[in-house]
Parts: sequence; structure tokens; C-alpha cells
Amino acid sequence: MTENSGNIKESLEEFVKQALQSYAEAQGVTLPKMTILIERPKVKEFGDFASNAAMQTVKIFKKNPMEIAEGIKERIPPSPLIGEISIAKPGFINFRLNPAASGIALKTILAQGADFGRVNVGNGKKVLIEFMSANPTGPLHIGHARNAILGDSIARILNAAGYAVTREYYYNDAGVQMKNLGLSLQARYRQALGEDVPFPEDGYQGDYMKEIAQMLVAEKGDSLKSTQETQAFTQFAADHIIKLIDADMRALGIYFDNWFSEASLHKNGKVDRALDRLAQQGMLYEKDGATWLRSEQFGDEKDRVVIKSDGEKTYIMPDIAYHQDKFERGYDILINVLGGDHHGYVPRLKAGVQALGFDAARLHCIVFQMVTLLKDGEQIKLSTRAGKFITLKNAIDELGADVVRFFFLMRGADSQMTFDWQLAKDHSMNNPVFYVQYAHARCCSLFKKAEEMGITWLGVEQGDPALLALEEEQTVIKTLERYPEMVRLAAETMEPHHITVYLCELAGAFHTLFTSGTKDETKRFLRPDEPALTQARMTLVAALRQVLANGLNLIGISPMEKM
RNA sequence: GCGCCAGUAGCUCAGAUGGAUAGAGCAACGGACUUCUAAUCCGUAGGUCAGGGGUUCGACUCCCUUCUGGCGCGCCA
Repeated sequence: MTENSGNIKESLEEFVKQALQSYAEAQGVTLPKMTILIERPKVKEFGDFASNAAMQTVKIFKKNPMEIAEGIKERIPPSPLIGEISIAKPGFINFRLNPAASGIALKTILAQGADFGRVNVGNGKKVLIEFMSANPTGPLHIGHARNAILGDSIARILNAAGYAVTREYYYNDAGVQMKNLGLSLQARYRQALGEDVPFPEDGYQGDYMKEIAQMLVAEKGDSLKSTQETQAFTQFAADHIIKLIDADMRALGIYFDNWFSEASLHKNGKVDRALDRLAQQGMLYEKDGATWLRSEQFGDEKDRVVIKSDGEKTYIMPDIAYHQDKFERGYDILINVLGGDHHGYVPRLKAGVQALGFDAARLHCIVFQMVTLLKDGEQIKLSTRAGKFITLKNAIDELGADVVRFFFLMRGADSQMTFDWQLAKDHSMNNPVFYVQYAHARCCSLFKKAEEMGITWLGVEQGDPALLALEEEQTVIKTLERYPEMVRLAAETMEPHHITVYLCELAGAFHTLFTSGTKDETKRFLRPDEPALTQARMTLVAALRQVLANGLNLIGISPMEKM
């Protein structure tokens, strides 16, 4: 295990823990089980790290926190990492690291390269993340993108955090909606052949159905003209629409490992098997001619019907079977990403999973709030049923995949976000995507410039990090050090936006440093008159470029070399 | 009526297991380009963290309550 900043933090935690233990023994007090927290103070005057252990233990020691802090401080073993320990007002113990620590950070970054920031939260556990799962009934609109991008980014982050992740798309190719789709295509097909047939009342109205009908005509001629069976139409439409969806996903850099069909669950008897299992567990009962699931006892609002009095299964049944299948495939953790309009469904599904005998805590449902699109001064709500929508393809074509991804990752999943089309379209400094990408491009540009100037970077070993004494440089280094912690945070909370926010901050620290060089030549990176300093600074730029690239990859955005 | 999510600067939003002086971008105003890419930077102004209680050494964060907004509450999917 290479030493890095994450470990510095962990070492400090260990030091404080031991010191606290030793102090407790000296005081003849038994410590309850507690976690020692080390945090980074917001205000840099307080140092690099701080612990609130003394304040947390006031009641245990029955002493003034300042006094406890002093007692702990005395017992912290000397370390080459720690420069200074001080105690402040209410009872904080503040740590300032030795400048040498920043050298270690840069070395670690460059030694680990693309692996810097990989942390071990998951311990190799198998995760199945199911996302998108939009029914193949029409093209995706821009609101769908939030699901796709969240899911994919979480997958990337968990992957970096030591989980073995599988991405899966579940599509409902059974049931009434699909039948409806088939009927819609059938009508369009016959219309395309010149017949005057009515269009189903609640059919899928979009023009895309006409296009698909044209394709069907091209492929099959009029051979299906008098076919009453809708299955062939459904199949054709669904296959085609799934291809469109997959194309959109690929355009966003998203690749599913599995496409899972609902119909397959029915075909191979998995739905019936799940039903049997529920019955065996005594989770079903009959009432009013229907079969009910005892979901209320697992936290659902009420019991749910799983088989209607007409003998048809309700929609929840295949979903329960699907989740049984997921667990049986050996996954430790299941993640579902779904829109806020489906949040009511979560307790139901969890109850179903528990009724089967699985631990519902292994199923994480990530719920994101709806998106409003702001375009041409108009607010458009993006629900699936909204008549007016902008297709995802349209957005990717006009804005670019990076912009679309970044915008959805700037905010937490549970913020009702507004997608500002004008801002997204603005390829200028107002657009935060370019702010971060520009930072990466600037790093690359510095290396090109160095080459032009005949300067060669000789690698980490040649740059003495102690020369990086500017305040702006230190800010950049401290921000770089935090990267693994950010990955850990994003993984533990399954919230990718922490990475995005962090990258903006890192880019900002670099831009500040860079621009300081335009005002004061001594602050420039490339100074032929100061070879040693130039080497050290190039080391910093190399590390920075690496972390920016790693972070951007983590949220699926390309690090541009030139802009 | 019940449940979930939210309410932080004029606008869009950050604020990790409760911590020290609540942050950023945009918009406004004032500055910095004979440059290592100004797609950048610096400064000024902007706040009763929706309101009210509570928990404690300490609350934007946790609990209760009121108000406002979004979304859900079927033998629909």
C-alpha cells in the first residue's frame, strides 16, 4: 500500500485514538466505543486537519475540553508528517503537516497515475446497478438523461472504490404498453400502405412510429397487411427503439453489460417461481378473489395485490421476480436509479424483496427529482408524458455529450434542477464544463510550451517539492491531496456531484495560480533562469493534470488536451 | 387527508459522519491581456440558512410544528 494523503488522515485518526485511549487509562476512565473523527477545517488558519475528540468526551472525562485536548495532545506520538499541533478555543486539536508531506502527495499521484484516487470501500463486492430501464416505447427525452448519467457515474465511482460493478438495463417488453406499441405500429404500417385505418386512441402518437412503419414496409413489403397478431409489430417496434436508446447511451459514453427482458422472466417461469416462494414463506393470502402480498408488515403503506381477480398478475410481480433473479445471480448489493415520480414504488419493492427473504438493506434505491427545462424563456416540465419534449439525441447533437453529462452532475440527485439550455449552449466562460476542461488543457499546453522552450521535465525525482512555497501552489497541492477522500465520499454516499464540485474547485485553484504568473513573472511555471524551480513546478502541473483527468473520467467527461 | 423530496445571496446551486468567521458560479459594479491560452484572474456589494420551538459545549445539518413548492398515494404500468 502506497502512502498517500488518505493514509495521512487515517494515521492521524489512529494517533488520536491511541492518545485518547492512553489518556483515559491515565485518568482511570473507561472509554465507550466511539469513532474518532478527523476533519479538514474550512479556515486554513486552523491547520490541515482538526479533531474534536476532546469536545466529544467532555462528559466522559467530566473535565474542561481544553484540558482534555491538552492531555491528548501530549500523548500523540511524534511523526515526521506532523509539523505542529495546537489547541484552539472550545477544544479543537489542530494539526499542521510538515511541508514534506506535500512532496509525498505529488509523488503518490504520479506513481499511481490513473490509479490515484482508487480507494477500497467495496472490497470487491459485487454490485448490480440497474438504471434507465425506460420502456422501449419511444425515443428518450432530455429528462431521461439524468437517470442515465447518474447511474453510469455512480457505476464508474463504485468501480474506482473497489466494487465489481455490472450495469443493467431492464426493459418491459411484456404487458399492455407493449401491446399498445404493437397496435400503434400496425396502424401506421397499414396507413403507410395506403389504408385508411384509425389510429388507436391511446396509441403512441409520435412521428417516430411513422418512420418505424416505413422501415417495416421496406423490410417486409405488404406481407403483414392482413396479420391480426400484433406480436410481430410489437417486436419490430421494440427492437428498433431499443437500438435507438442504445445509440443515445453510447453517445453519452454509457455501455450496458446486460439488457434484461421482462418477457424472459415470464417465459422461463421465474415469475411463477417467485410467486411460489412467496407462498411458501406464507406471504400471500386470498381476499375478494385476488391474491395479496403481506407487504404492510415490511413497511409498505398497505398490502398489495399480486394476482388480480381476473387472474392477471400485477406489474409488481415480475419486478419482484426480477429482484430475486438479481440476488440469485450472486450480487451483494443492488442499486436502482429511478425518478422521483416513482418513489412511492420503493417501499413496495423493498417489501417484496423482504417477503422473499432477502435483506432489503442490500437494495439501494437512488431517487432523483424531476428536471425542468428552461429554453427560450419558457419552463418546460419533463415528464414522460409531456407532449412537448426535446429528445436526448437533439441535446447531445447540439450541446455535446460532455456538456449534457456535466450539467446533470453539478447538482445533487434530490434537487429539482433546472436545465438551462442557454447556459449549456454557451461555449464560453459562463459554462462550468469548459472551466474544468480548460484547466486540463492548460496543463497540457504548459508541457507543449516547455518543449518549445527546450525545457524537459525530468520526472518527480528531479523536482524538489519544498520549492513549491507559494500560497497559491500550496492551495493546489492541498486540493489535490483531497481527491481520494472525495472519491470515497462520492462512493459512500453514491453522489457523483461531489466529484463535479470538487473538480470546479481544483480547476479554480489552478487558474488562480496560473494567472498570478501573468502579474508576477517569478510565479510562472516555466522559468529558464530557475531550472530547479521549473522542475518542481512541472511536477505539480503533471500531478494536477493527472488528477483532473482521473476526476473527469470518473464522471465520464473527456479531458481535452487542447481547446 | 397521508407519505417522500426540497426551501441557503437578485438567479442557479454547493455546504460529507452536528464544529470554529455559511461558500461558488451567474447577474451588478470596479480593475488586470507587448501572456506560460483573458474559455482566465483580482476586488466591491449582496444572507434573519422559509417561520417558530426543542435537543447540547456548539445546529444550515438532528427532533417537533407551521407555511410554500415538486412528486406520489389503484385488482394502472
